[in-house]
Amino acid sequence: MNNEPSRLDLKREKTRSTLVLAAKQLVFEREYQKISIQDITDKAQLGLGTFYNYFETKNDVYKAVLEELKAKFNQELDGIRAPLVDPATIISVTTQYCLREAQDNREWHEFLAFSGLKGEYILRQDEKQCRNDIEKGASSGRFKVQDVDFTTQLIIGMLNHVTREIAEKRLKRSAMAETTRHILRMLGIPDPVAKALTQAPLPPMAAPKKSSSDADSAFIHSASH
Amino acid sequence: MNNEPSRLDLKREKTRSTLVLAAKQLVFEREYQKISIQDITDKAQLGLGTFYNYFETKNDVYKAVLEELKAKFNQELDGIRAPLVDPATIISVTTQYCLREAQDNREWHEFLAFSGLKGEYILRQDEKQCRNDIEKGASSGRFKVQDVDFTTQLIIGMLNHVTREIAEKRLKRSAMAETTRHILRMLGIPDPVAKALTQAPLPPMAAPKKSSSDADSAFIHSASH
Amino acid sequence: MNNEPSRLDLKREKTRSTLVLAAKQLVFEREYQKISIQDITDKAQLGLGTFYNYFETKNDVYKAVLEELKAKFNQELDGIRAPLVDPATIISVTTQYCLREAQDNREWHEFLAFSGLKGEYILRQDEKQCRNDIEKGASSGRFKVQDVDFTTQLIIGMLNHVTREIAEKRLKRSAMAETTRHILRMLGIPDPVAKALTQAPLPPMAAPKKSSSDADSAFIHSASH
Amino acid sequence: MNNEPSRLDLKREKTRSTLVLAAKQLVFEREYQKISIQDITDKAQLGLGTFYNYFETKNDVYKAVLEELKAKFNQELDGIRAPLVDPATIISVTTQYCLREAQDNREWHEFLAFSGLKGEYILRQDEKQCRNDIEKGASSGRFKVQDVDFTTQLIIGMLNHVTREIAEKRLKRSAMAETTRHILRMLGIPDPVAKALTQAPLPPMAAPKKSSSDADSAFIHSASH
DNA sequence: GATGAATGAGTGTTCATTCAT
DNA sequence: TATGAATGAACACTCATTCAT
Repeated sequence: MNNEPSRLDLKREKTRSTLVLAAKQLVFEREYQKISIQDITDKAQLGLGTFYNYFETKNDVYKAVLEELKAKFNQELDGIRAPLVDPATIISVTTQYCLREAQDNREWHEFLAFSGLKGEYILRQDEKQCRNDIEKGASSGRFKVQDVDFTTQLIIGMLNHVTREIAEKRLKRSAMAETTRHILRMLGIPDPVAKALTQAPLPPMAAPKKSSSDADSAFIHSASH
Repeated sequence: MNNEPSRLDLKREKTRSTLVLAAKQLVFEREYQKISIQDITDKAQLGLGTFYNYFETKNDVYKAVLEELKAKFNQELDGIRAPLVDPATIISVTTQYCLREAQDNREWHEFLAFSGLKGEYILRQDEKQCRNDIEKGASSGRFKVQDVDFTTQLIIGMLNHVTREIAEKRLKRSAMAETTRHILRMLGIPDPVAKALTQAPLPPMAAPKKSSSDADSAFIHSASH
Repeated sequence: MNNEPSRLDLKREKTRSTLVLAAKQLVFEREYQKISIQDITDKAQLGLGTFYNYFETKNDVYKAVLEELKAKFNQELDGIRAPLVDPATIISVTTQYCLREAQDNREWHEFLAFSGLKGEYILRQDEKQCRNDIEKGASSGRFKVQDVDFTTQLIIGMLNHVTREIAEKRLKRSAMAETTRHILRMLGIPDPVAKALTQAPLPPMAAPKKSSSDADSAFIHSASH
Repeated sequence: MNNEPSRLDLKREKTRSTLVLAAKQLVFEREYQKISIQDITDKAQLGLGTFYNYFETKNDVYKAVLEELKAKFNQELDGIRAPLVDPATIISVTTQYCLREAQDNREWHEFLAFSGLKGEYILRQDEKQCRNDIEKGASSGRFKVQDVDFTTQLIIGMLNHVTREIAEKRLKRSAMAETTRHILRMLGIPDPVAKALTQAPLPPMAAPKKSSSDADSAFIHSASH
């Protein structure tokens, strides 16, 4: 069995992403104006029929765009996590960042509303990454965890639920910090530490691509497209 | 000359708002799933044709819903402004609140994306209210303004522009505070005071209707619909 | 029994003709663009509902317009017949004029096509007038006719049929003269006379309102709107 | 570079003309009764949607029908011109024929009224043919023309205008002959000749397809479809 | 695999007609 | 009688999806 992608697979993948890209661009260029599959294939310079060699239905391409937005979100998250070392800090920052973005990421929510897929998707941390974070803390002794997998499941369920509840305004936004604090305690972090970690400032939302100087006085994005 | 609304006018107004309400409810209930005019008139218990006695096109009813969301926003703004007395504080709080909501109000942005009207609407303070705010500060001597109308126009233009630029990520979010500070200085407030006012904490976003106790520990909305 | 039209009847008649006039004007002004009943009542400065106090259906107003066109045609016919004295000439001129107009009157045919009433209406001489023409010729001894009514029926049937056949191009246009010649013979006119009468030149088609001088050199309508 | 129509092009063309034919037949069969696109595709034995692969709007198919009527008219014109040799006669006959048909062609005018396209279309000679006619007369020395193209433009403009003015009854029908006479003089034909040519009898209107014997006595179309 | 012609369910919109006031 | 709000059948048009080439 050969798992390397063949030349053909590569071509397939390229055509597919051409279509996804075209779809994404159209949606944002046209500011959420109605978009037809013809529009997408035109933009991708492909025949109309080709679309259906790659997607079963129109929604599928939107789902793929959502995957891209999720990937972008994960990249940003990685950027934020990169300098962090302490497992508890990692958990705290990640959790709060995810909870906040799940509520506030405009691109994500607008795209969901536009595509009509609202309700089926939540912006969340990659499950494996979450497990790894806990694992690391556990093995380094920082966390007191018996069954990493089980704890991971508990946390993930909790996060999903809280995310939804806040979105529905059945929980206040302050629940984001509180949830983080509870998770840290669940992992065996003493409450005072948990509270302190939770209150530390978060990195800015929807981080710009590469703003080297985000100093107080400089409120113009250095970006120059 | 009789300006009282006749019985017929009243009936018309009632039918119209029935339709707007039906539209709004459907959009939010169905979480942005596609909605037909038939859906709306069914929900409103009216004949399909009736819709077109009140709206020229489907988008028009969405525009009406946007007006309602704007009204709701203005009510919340009024609630925030109610306790304030100092004209400079009023300007500062109002400006920052509007700028922030224009970026972050999820209901608004999602609805815009869903309706395909994105780009045509900005969430902003009522123009007359803005003028009054400046007037009051001017007559009380707190502001140094020569021509109230002209100053109002300058500020409004500035706010519209900044709102758009932040949305397009050509300005950072910190521009919101900076803009406020500049406005205050424009109105003759000394910079140190302007800076201080600008940095005062803002009331929470998308304030819940009537949560009597928003204390730190209570992160569950008391609301129970 | 009082047959005078009451004031009310007069009013009714006036409103009705306002509607017919509005309809006719709209059709010709807008060059056969689609016209709604609302358009008509707007033009007539009446409420929409009022229309249905005077006409059962939309087609009815078009039928009324056709009646007006027919009336106009009859006026023109009368103008042509006025100077004629000889019963045979009257029959000849009238028949040929009617046959020709029935084929060529553009306003009539275009309106029919527009209204969708084509096929139900033929532009023809008033039946009573036709009978009178024959009567007169008969009593003056110019015609040899036994039963005026019966002869009238025969002729009318013939004319209707010929009109339709020419329209369908199953008969040539020359059938118009031939038909006239046959009718004259039927009325007892000797063929040479019939032929001569038939060949006399006809007055111009769709006579302009008031062209005093239709001389050869003057091909511009004196009308100056 | 392959300019041959591909098999697909051929198929497209066939489907398209099926639709045009269906539309034309329906209009004339039903005597200008309202016709829906569904009616057309049903008659063409095609799916409703197919219509819109060939026409952007319903009016477009009517425009195509008008093109067919125009083609038919041009064929008839060619039939009339075929036996003619003298350039001046050709111009005279063509001009008068076109002017007359533009006023009197019932099929054309009724179809225009029905389709609501009235005012946008005039029945006229092909521009290139007109230019050729002038060219031929010029090179044979019969016409005195300096710049063929320019003269062509002048004449075409004149004809368009006169056509419209006669239709609006601002010019009398006699203007048709007069216009022809002026055109001939413009081309350098001496007036007496021009006048004579202009007065020569015209071939019959809306010529039947192939009536070999159009003799006086035969007023029944030999045609038997 | 790539293509685009064919398709018809779905939807926005029009408008003749009804009817309560 | 005059009115115009209410209505739904009808229709133009869109577009996701299928399928033969």
